[in-house]
Amino acid sequence: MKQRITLKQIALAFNVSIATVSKALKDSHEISISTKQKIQEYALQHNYRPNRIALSLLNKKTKTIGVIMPSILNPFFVKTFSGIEQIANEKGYNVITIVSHGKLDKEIASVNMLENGLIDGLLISLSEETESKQHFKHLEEFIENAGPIVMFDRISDSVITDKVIVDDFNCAYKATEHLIKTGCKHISVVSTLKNVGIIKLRINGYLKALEDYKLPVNKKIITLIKPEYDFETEIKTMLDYQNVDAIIGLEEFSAVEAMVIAQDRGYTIPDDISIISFTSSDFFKYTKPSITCINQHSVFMGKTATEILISKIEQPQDADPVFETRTIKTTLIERNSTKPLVIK
Amino acid sequence: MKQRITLKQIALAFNVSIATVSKALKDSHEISISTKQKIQEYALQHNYRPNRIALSLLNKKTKTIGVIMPSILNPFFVKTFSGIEQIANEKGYNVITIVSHGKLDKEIASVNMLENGLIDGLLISLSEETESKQHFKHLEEFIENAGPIVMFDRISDSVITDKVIVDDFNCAYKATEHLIKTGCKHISVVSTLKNVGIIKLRINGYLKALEDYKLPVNKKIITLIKPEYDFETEIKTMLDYQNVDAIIGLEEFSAVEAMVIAQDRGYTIPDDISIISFTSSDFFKYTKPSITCINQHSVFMGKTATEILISKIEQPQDADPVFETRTIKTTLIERNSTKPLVIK
DNA sequence: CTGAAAGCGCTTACAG
DNA sequence: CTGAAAGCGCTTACAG
Repeated sequence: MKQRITLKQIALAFNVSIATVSKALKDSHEISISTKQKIQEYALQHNYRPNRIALSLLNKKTKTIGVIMPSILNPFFVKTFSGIEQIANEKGYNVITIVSHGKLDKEIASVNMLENGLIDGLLISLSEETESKQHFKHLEEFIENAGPIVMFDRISDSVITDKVIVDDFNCAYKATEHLIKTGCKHISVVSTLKNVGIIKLRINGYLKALEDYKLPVNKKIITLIKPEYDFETEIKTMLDYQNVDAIIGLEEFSAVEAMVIAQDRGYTIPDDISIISFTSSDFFKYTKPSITCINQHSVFMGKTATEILISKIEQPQDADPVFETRTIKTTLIERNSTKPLVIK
Repeated sequence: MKQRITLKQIALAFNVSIATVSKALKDSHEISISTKQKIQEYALQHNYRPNRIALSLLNKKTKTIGVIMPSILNPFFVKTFSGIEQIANEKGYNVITIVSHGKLDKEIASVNMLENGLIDGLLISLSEETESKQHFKHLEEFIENAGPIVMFDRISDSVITDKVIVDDFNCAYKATEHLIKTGCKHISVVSTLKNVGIIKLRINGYLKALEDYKLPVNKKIITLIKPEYDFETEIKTMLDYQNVDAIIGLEEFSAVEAMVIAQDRGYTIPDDISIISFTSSDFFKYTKPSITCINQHSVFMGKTATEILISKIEQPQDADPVFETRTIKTTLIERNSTKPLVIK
């Protein structure tokens, strides 16, 4: 690999100053047409490209945003990322992605590492540990020193910034209500996440629906399974010892695994047990039966978060900081893992 | 947001030179302990972080790599990306990701855009259009001007650089052989991709297996469906007018869609029709029946490609360029969409 | 032990 | 019409 050509080299080639070359390549009216012509031609021939790093240093803008997510092997984050990438690209921004793997220290290290002029702003969805330990200093420092942050999905109310969320309370409510209206009375909630705000909201929505429809709460079928426990054992135990006629899976994995376990134990879906899943993937139309789900429109969430971030980056420095929290609507997609509506 | 603190400001605060501050923060033995102490403390308090852009300009290394892929909404690329991110992070590199959406012009624009000092090297999986039009000038230019490239999965033999691939010929051969040994004779191949090297290799592997086992080739059941055609119609037509007792899906979507369509038409899987899919996702264990597949170990592919790229980036400039092509082994995972082995 | 200088690649206000 | 100078934030070889 030979070195990239620079203004200096072009200047040398024509025995003019670097400033002249710079202006010529910008087609400045200050420079004579003949000079511009020969310089431009030479630059083209030699594949000149302005060094972006030098420009970043000059402008104090890198036209790059950062994205920190707990995982990338999860359809929700993949789709959100896809939305982020689309908008960033449209607006001429590059995207640097870091996965926190649910770990606070990884998240802190990543945020700190990006706090050095590399990016103009940050999109972040908090790691589980960050939420459970309620540690946000790294984020506040970033906002203080480096640039705007937009939080998406896994957010914290303690951090004052822009946020994009799903209406978790309401969509859990709707899912529960749907099951109730199809005749279910013993509705279980299953998740592999626990100390995460969105999970709490979903459970609250579920509880509210039970309350509104005057159904009793059975805490033993609210099954939040810690990573160190065996998912299959927990679900089997619940199915064997509790009365369950519906399961709401709070993420893809929980729903489909629970369904398979129930089927293995001889339950018919949806007649014996109905299933609803939160999801961002289209895959659930291919299971047998296909699974009814709450679609979170995660591509749109990614797009929205990125639009907000870039508008914050590009707004004048002295603008009043006004923060907003945008809520993305969800859709219930009825498929074959739930029974037809009976009430109303 | 207040401005990040710089060496200049620290220097000002203590009335010393910028050079002194720089050395003090590096704990240089040239600087007196007392000076170092006060400067280090001040820097810590004020959250000083060396500006990475300035360092990049100085060192001509950005510690950032680029990744260009045709898609991110595809389990294969998601998993590969996950492997890339892991290794890059371990080695202290950032990752900038761009999706080409299968378009040559998007790919060219992306490569050009990254050819300006922003990244130290590039990982790329070619877009469909790049392969079909056999246009590689942008890649050669990048290598010439900007840094090393490692191609993965969708590669081209015309570009002289490092490559990481799946043994597509052999694994298609193995899949076909497996079907033959379970008693299938009319084996169809279905794909939504066409002018892509890996697809051609897979088809060649398939044809070789038919030849070796002395089975006739029926070109009408090699179904490569262009995006402008309707997948469902094409599959239905094939099932209705051709004799088919097995389907090899060359990507996730093709396999699962074909299976669902066959089931809807009353075929039993695997008794009437067996299914094997190429895949990178675990999802196929949840379909009914679960789908036998060729696992491409894509996380490993991503890791391998990144290791090669970083070693190329970090090797001395004057090292002899030796290029390698690494082949990732695949595994056949038997599930319930294929019959038990009958021969041998 | 400390600092001035040159330089990474660029831009722009200013002088000539 | 062209160029010298200053500067973005940093490092390092060299001088004092």
